[in-house]
Parts: sequence; structure tokens; C-alpha cells
Amino acid sequence: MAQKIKLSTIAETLGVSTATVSLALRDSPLVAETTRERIKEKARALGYIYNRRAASLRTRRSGIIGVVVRDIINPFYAEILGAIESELDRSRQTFILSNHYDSVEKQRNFIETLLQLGGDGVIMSPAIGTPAADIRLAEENGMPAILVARSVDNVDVPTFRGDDAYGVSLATNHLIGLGHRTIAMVGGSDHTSTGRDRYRGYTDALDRAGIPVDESLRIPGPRTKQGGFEAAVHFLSMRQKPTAAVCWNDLVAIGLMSGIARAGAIVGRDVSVTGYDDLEEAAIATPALTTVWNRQADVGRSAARALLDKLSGSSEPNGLHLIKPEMRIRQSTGPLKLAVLHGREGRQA
Amino acid sequence: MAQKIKLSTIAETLGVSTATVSLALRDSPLVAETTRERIKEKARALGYIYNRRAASLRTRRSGIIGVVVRDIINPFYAEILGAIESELDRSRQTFILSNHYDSVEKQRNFIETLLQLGGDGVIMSPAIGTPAADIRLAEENGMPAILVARSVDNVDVPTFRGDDAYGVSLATNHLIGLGHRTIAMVGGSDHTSTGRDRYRGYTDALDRAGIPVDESLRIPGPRTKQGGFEAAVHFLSMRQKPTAAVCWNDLVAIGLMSGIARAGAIVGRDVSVTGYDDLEEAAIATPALTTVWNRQADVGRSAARALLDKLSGSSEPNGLHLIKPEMRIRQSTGPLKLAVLHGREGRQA
DNA sequence: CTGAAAGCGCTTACAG
DNA sequence: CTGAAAGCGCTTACAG
Repeated sequence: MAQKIKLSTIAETLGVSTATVSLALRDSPLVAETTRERIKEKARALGYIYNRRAASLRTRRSGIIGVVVRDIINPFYAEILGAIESELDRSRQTFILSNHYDSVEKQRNFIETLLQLGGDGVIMSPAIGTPAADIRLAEENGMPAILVARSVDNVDVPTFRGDDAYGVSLATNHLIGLGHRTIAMVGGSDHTSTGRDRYRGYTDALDRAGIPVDESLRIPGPRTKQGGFEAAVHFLSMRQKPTAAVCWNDLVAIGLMSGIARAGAIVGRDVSVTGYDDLEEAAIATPALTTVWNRQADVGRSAARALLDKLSGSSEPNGLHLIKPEMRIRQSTGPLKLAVLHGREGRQA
Repeated sequence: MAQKIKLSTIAETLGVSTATVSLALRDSPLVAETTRERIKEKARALGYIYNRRAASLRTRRSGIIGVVVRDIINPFYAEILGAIESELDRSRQTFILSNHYDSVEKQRNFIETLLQLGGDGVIMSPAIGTPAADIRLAEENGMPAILVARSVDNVDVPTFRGDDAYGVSLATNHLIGLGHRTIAMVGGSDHTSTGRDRYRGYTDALDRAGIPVDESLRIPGPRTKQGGFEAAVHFLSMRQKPTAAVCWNDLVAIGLMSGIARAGAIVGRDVSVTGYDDLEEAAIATPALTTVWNRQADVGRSAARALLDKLSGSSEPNGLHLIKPEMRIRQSTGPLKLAVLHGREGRQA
């Protein structure tokens, strides 16, 4: 590569000071218009590249925002990220992305790297078991944090997530309304606030309908398509013979539906399945998935805006912002048909 | 936040020079072990945060690597990224990710931002229409580029991608071997090297089998599940009555299968479908998808290693590195059954 | 409207 | 083995 072009190169070429060049390139009204144009023109001609490290060393603003989630391969996070990206893009922030795969250590490394780079802020969907101290590490070093999708106890930062208990109760009520009484819950765990809230939504709905809660109808664990697919065997062989499944998320539901289909049963007729999130692919699965819209885009957008507001000095209220999910009824759920699933007597549609 | 701790803070506290602190923190053997330990201990105690901007301003190495692909929501790219991530992680590089959504402008902005941040290198799956000049912009400013999944003409940088023509010909041959003669090609376009190569693989296989190529059996465009799903109507109403479809990728294939299933036909029996990539979910789709393993992990890993090698001074050979795909035969393809699909006369399995 | 000078927090020769 | 000093490329008061 050729000689590196810097501010002083432009300044010397044009016979002005570096201060003038610096101001001109940032469109300062302090510089006369003609001077400004000459400078910008020359910068372009020389192929000048602004050195943000040098600038941010001085200004203490880097224009970098960190985002860390469990796993971007999960479309749920990908959809949140999409909204964050478009929001940050328009205010010309660069964002650095990382997965933590629920490793608190990996997450902490990321926060430290971000601090070293002078990150202006961080949006995180915290790893399971994140200690409050890790969030404070960021905050105390002048890097505000915003939480999405999951909460952390004993930490007072803006948190945006869906109202999980309410959302799952919507799905459960929908199934109860269709006549189902033996309803399994597939996926998730008690290790996250989300997991606890979703299970509570399920049991609350059963309670309100006067249906006894049976712990053994819960298949904890699955959170991916693969997991849902593998859970199908367990689900189909339960001695209680559930006629419906409330799934942890759409991925689990889609995997479960695939497993059920392979076993020869028809979802939506023989057995009903609900998802959670309303991912893009929920509507085009066969059968189309009945699910709960978790408003990923709203979560991402709100979080990004909250951070930008904080950076620009306005005082965003801390604390939890619950976003109300909505039911999406499609073909994977249908009215209870007795004795169809587990004593299939050859009846055809 | 408290007073910012810097090297000089530690130096003063301990009564040594900043040079010594700097060397000690980086484990230089030039510093006596006891001094080194005292310094590291103190740094920890004070909560010192290394300022990488300041350091990189001096060293001209940032530890930042950029990665830009079309769209990380696409699992194909997500799988490549996963491999890049684990490779870069182990050499403690930070990576900055961006989507370009096939906008050359968005991609150029990203390259410029990366240059401003002093990025050490960039791995890109170039946007459609990327001019050679944009790659040169990076290279000429000392930031080496590596290409994945797609090539750019007139540019001599290491490029890693699957052998698309060969891969699609594998899928096409498989269908021909099952007796299919009227085979549609669903998805993709001629705007990318990949698109042209895959179509060529399809026509080459037909040619070799003495089957005339019929342009109207091609449904260009789809590249997502949604696209494949929507193409089902077109596919099922073609006057040539194709008995099989070679799909652009697994997403298109899975969407197409869903659309075909909704129309009441059975994939793998009435009509055969092949995918491309062998995404994780291909094996758990119902029916399990016959596809071509595109070795995403190998592509990502090779690209990351090539870049790291280049950064450490070894001279990685430029040019194209084709990675050989492999066939994965599952349940979505089966032997031709005449007159089943388009004149369904009620025969049951 | 423009310039001279200091300083952001590191690292790197250079001396001792 | 350790220290004093210069410099990476910007921006920011301060003067004029």
C-alpha cells in the first residue's frame, strides 16, 4: 500500500492547519464554505481514510455498540437483531456481535473486549446465570447496558421482553377452548426467567380452567427443531395420552410436528400443537403453525432506541418493559377428537 | 464511574515506569518475574481496562476482523459464520459482523467503517455486482480480503466455495438414476457465479444423460423457504408435469415440500425433491431431505485460517479453492412412478 | 474564519 | 532489568 494519508497530509497539501481540516471534514460551520469544499474534495482525491481509533481516543466516543445473544443461528434472535441493526444503522453506529452460547465466561470476555474498544453501549440477552456484577462491570466503566428477552436479578437496567406467562396462557387457553384437557408442555427449563414464566403461564391457564396440573406432562429441555423432533417419541408414548402440546417455541413445535408426522399421525386433526414466537417460517410450515407472536421486532427496536436515548443523554426509565404477545391461530390446532390419536382405528380424513 | 485507571495510574502507584507496566501486562520476559506479578496484581485490583484504541494507534494492529455476508438469518451463512467464529476465537480476534443484503453500497460502507477502525482483515461473501475496486479498496489500505461462497471477477484474493456445478450435477444424476426425466430446477438466478454454476451443473447432467434441456422447466428466483413455498403452485401446474425438482438450496426445498404437501401430494412418492447445503434441519424435515452437503463448516474454517495465515505473514496462495460437495440421500426422493402426480387416480401407499 | 499546541493512552526504540 | 521520551492520528480549547 502507498503512503498512508492522514489529516496532516491534507493540511500540508492545501497549506492549512490540521484543525481546519478536522473541522471541515465534519462539516463544521466554523470553516468557510469554500475552504470546506476544497478540503473535502482533496480528501476524496487522496483516498483519505478517517482514523476512528485516533479520533475516539480523543473524543471518548467510539460509535461502537455491542450486541450479545445466546446464538444468532436461532431465528428468534436473528429477528431481534434485524430490528436492532436497522435502528442502529440509521444513527450510523457500528455494531459488534457475539454469541455467548450461555457461557457466562464467554459473555464476560465479550464485555471486556467491548470496554477495551471503547464501546458506547451494549445490548445483551444475558447468558443463563449472569451475575449482576457482570452487568455492573459494563455500567461502571461508562458503558450502559440494555437487556433483551431475558432478565437478570438485582440489576436495574432497561429490560425489554415479551410477557411470557401471559403469552403461554393464551396458547393454553386456546387449546382448552378447543376441548383439550390433557395438554403437554414441551421444551424450556427453569434455568431462565423466561422458562419459569412460560411454565407458569401454562399452569395458570390449567388452574383457571380447573384442570389439574400433572408435572409428568412436562418434557423439559428441548429448545431447537432437533430437540422437538426427538421429543416426539416421548410425547407419543406418554401414558396420559395427551391430545395437545404447548411448545416452548416455534422451532420445537416444528420439530415436534415433523416427528409426529413421521409416526403417521396428523397434526391439527389427531393432535394439536402450538408454538411460540411466530417466526417467519411458522406460517409456511405444513400444517401452518398456531403460535404466539412474541414481537421480536418490537423488542429489538425498543432496546436499540432505549440505548440510543441513553447515549444522547435523555434518561430512559430503567426496569422491565413487558411487551404483550398476541395469538396467531392457524392449522396446527383443532378441536379435540376423542380416541383418535392413541387408538387410531383407521379412520381417514 | 470512578476515575479512569490507565497504565500511568498503575505505574505511579507502584513507582515504576509506564514502559515497564506495558511490558509486564503483556508478559514480556524483559520484566523480572516479581515485578511482573506485582504489576499484574495491582492492575487486577484497580480494575484496569486495557485501552485497545490507544494501543492499536501505536501498533497498527487492531485485532478486529470484519465479516460480511448477505444475510445471517440464512442458516447457510450462519453455519459458515459459526466455523469462522470458532477459528477466530482461538486466536483472540474480535469480529465485526454485517449483512449487506446484496447492496453493494451497504457493503462498501462496511468496508470503509472497518478501515476506519483499523480492521486487520475482512472475510466477505460479496454482494451481487461487487466491483473489483471495492475489494481493492480494502487490500490497498492494508486490509487483506478473503472471499467465501461467491467469487468476484478480476480480483485475485483467496476464495473458498463449494464446487456448485459438480454438486448440482450430483443431485440431478441421482434423480435421473431414479428414472426421472422431467426435472424442474427451482430457485437461484444468473446474477451470481453460484447461480450460473448451479444451473450449469443441472444442464450438464441432463446433457450427459441425453435429456433435452427445457428452459421453461426452470423457476428462477426463490432462495428462501417462503420462496420455495410460493413456487409450489407454479411447479404443480407446469404443463410438462415434472416428476422431480432440483432446488436451489435446502430452504427452497423445504418450502417447496411444504407447499406440495398442502396440495395433497406426497413428496418422495408422488414427486421427488432435492435440496442443496445439507443444513442441520434437512435431516429432520419430513420427509427427510435428500440434499448435497456443501461443507459450510469447511468453507468457513478454511477462510478464517487463510486470513490468519496471511496476517501472520505466510503467503497463502490466492485464487479459487473449490470444496467438493457430497450427496446425502434421504426420503424426499424416490423412484419415478408414472402418472401418479398429475393424474392422481386415488392410489394409496 | 484559521492556526499553534496540548493531550487522549498506549508502545517502541534507545540508553543505561 | 528498568526509565525517559517520542509518536501513533486525531480533536479541543485557546488565541488571534
